[in-house]
Amino acid sequence: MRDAPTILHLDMDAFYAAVEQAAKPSLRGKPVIVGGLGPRGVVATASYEARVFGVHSAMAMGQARRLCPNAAYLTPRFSLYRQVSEKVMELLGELSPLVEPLSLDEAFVDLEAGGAAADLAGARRVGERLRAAIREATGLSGSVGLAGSKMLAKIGSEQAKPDGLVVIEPGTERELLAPLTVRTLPGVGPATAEALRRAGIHTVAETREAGEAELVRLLGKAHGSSLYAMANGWDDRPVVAERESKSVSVEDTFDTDVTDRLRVQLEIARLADRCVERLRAAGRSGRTVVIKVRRYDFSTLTRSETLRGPTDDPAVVREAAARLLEQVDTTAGVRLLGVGVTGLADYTQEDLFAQAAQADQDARPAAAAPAQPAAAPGASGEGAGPAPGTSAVSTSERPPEAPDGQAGPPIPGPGRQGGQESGPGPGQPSEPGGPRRWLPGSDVTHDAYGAGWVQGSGVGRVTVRFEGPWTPPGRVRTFAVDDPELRPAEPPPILTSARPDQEARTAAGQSSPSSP
DNA sequence: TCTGGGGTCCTAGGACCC
DNA sequence: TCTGGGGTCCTAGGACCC
Repeated sequence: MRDAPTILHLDMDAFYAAVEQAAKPSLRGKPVIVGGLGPRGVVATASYEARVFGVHSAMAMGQARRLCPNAAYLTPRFSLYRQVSEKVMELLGELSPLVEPLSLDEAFVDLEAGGAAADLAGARRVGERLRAAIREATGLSGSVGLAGSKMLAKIGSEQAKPDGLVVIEPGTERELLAPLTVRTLPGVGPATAEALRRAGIHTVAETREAGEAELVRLLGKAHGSSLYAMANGWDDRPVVAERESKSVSVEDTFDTDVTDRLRVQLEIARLADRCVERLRAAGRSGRTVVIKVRRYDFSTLTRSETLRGPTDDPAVVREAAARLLEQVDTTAGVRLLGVGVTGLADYTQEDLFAQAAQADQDARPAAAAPAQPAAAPGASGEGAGPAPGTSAVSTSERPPEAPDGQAGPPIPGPGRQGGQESGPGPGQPSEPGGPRRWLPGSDVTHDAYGAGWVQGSGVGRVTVRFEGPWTPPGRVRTFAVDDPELRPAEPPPILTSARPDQEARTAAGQSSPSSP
């Protein structure tokens, strides 16, 4: 807990929806809902205009449609959000070398490490200048909290929303926290709040009065004592830049439950491949393979297997995942499958030997039955090295078509880079050469009409609105879905640095695309 | 039209080692 | 022979966050 408000928390307002509004002039000032558009989709972000109708993040899309039938429903385009996010993070980097991103739209900044002014007025100036710079560069608004700790800075930005700034003066934390609901405190979700409610604890003040011993009794050691500290405003967590990720995973929810065992096996193999692509793209390898199965009734289970050494071999991960799947009954139907890898290591050539040793070990008849390999020789220490005296030549575990899984370069993601990012859901495999799918929100270009975006499609037709970030709201036209003049396109850049007519913007006194 | 996808951290029991 | 405690690894599940 610092005695000056030198921790800054930035939270971009309704980020995905705001980016879409910046890119699509006709949507500015209107309800916009970004999320999964399939039968089991949920809301990722709702614009403030949509929140008026009661729509919020994590809500089932079907419910959102009932509440707000006239909103624009768009599929997320993460590559675009990432571009904008990188620009915002760059601006944060100008304040301090110590920036901790929490997601694409949120970050902590340690202003002390940046040597910035340490008094209230100085902090406020820094925050307001940042907000102006973000608006100038991206056209978007962000809310800022400034305080002497991460927790209070974050509470500050929440109170500042939308498009505001709150400085919490050190020394005022306890009185500020006292009347707030326990749900305000980090780490208190629905389950914890319910446990506390049953004990008659609703506010932060009541949490504090309950005492540490009682909270530990209710919630366990780590959770109880950290909650007690937070309720008192004690929070010394440092701002940490560059945290290495500890796991990589991919999962898919199917449009309808999958019961066919062969299909389940196929999907697990595809997920394993996708997981390894991501692992390799990150230059990592991993030692524990995890599968996740969510059944028809939403019950969820995981099975995991730890290899003798880290791998980034798709065949090894695929086979481990297939073995794990054998332990799971899926006959009643599966709504979600996932594959992940944990125990990450930075990939090195040496890992080749560990993998070969693993394959060698697994191929032995004696080791064939138990899925559980014996502890590695170095288990108490480094763990990942090759087994002493073990030959590093066998590749017998791998299928013949993949005699050396290391040989290939990382496999590029299939069609997930461009405008059609969400791709067809797993429930509807895209048939190559089949009818093109036009996802609402995705960018297109037409030979005659130029750049636009898909407003909707169905019954053999697709409706496109022709406009871009710097045009006035555009007109709508409808085409046949197989119109040869219509093609998918990259998202147009929305950053002002990429704007073609910078002078025109200044002359017209426009400060941003969202306030033309 | 009930409930996404990508993560982190914690707990608890059993195995195994010293 | 009986009884032991600590530490680490592995597995499974659950809460939470954005």
